[in-house]
Amino acid sequence: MNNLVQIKRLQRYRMALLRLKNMGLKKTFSHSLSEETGVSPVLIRKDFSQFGIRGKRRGGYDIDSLLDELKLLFGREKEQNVVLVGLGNIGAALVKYEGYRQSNMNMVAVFDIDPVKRTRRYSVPVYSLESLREVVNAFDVSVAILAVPEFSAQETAHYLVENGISGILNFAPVLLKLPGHVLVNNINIMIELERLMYHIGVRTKPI
Amino acid sequence: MNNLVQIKRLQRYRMALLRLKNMGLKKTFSHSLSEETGVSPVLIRKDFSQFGIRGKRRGGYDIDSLLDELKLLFGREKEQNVVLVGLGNIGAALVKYEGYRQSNMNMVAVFDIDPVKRTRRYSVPVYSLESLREVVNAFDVSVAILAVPEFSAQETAHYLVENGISGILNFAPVLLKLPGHVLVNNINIMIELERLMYHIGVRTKPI
DNA sequence: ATTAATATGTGAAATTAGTAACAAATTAAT
DNA sequence: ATTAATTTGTTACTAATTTCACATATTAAT
Repeated sequence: MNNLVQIKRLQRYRMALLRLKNMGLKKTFSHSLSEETGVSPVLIRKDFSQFGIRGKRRGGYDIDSLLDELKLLFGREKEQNVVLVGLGNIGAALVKYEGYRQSNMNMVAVFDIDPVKRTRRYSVPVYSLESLREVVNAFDVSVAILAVPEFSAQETAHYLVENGISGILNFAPVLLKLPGHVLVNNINIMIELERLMYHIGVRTKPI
Repeated sequence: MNNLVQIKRLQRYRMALLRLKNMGLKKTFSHSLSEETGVSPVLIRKDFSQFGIRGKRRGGYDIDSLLDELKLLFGREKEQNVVLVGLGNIGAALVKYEGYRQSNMNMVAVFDIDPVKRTRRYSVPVYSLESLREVVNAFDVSVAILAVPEFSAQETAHYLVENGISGILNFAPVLLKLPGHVLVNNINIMIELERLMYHIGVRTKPI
């Protein structure tokens, strides 16, 4: 029952709860969470219920215990190391991003084939892809962010997997063909923008 | 029946078809498209069928005509102008991105409240948010990319809408509360990374 | 020409996801 | 203490999505 959509929602609850906690709140209700997440109150209760998370019949849910329960689901206790591959526009943005710690993650290295880009200095070292295996072994990395151009995405992904990566967050607009044990999560910014345009366009289409 | 998930799939078909066309292919089959997109062949045929796109009972689908049909669905003929708000890490990546044209879009301006950032020079001008309305009117902009920090996202989004924006591609990890006519599409990179971690973790969890 | 092979197209069945309705518990009010 | 109000938790129902099964068209082979 570890459903995909359900996991997505639980993530959203978790984010919303962190916000609410930040605002100083101690408890919340399915309908307040609904406001924060856009998910219907019943579905929220059902999700919680199915994951064994229980509230009080009139007191709602205690934010801290909710977050604890969700941490059990999502939080590996050990900090997880990730690597970034590709120092293009997106790659450069992601290496400068500072919020990994907040999600209990740590970016340990960046890789790029371009020697010029490797001279750049960030808070994490930049290597040639030849050093990948070494880094993967040294830091026990299993997840990589792939931010290389479309034309080299498949090949690079394959190389990552050969060197011990088993999860890829892929920014290239291609379906990566990889062994079945590898998990891929795709982010395609242009496609999201296009769809937004489409829906706007449809709505405002001349009669 | 202009369903959301269906539109998402049609977009994926379109991308795959563009790739196949680029590779010099003239026709394709539901099962080949399935390989490229990860969608089952039946579902592909059904999607096409429901949108009035028809193939030949043994000859498969003609890539060019398929793309034409999809263009009718997705392609506004007029190039669509977009603006970008926020010149942080992601914003800087998006302003440097060169592929908008390819999707028949055009980034006409960037906005940031930080005067220092406004001194940077890109291929598009950087303005203070005060100029937003002017730009929106001059370039007939209805869609904005919102790449500001979480704490100012809601407020900024509201301001965008007040000044004529009706579609937002939101990178901030909050559910924007906006009037019903406004369309929002969210991209949350950390949440995608976390989910990848979660699924990897679940799979490799000690027994 | 006939037969075999291959792909599409589609109604029915199965699966999955989400909503509605309401009982049970808890708190607040009188 | 009793009653009323509120909120969770769950079962039954409804809706949406996907797959299955197979008829139908088209091409290729003999």
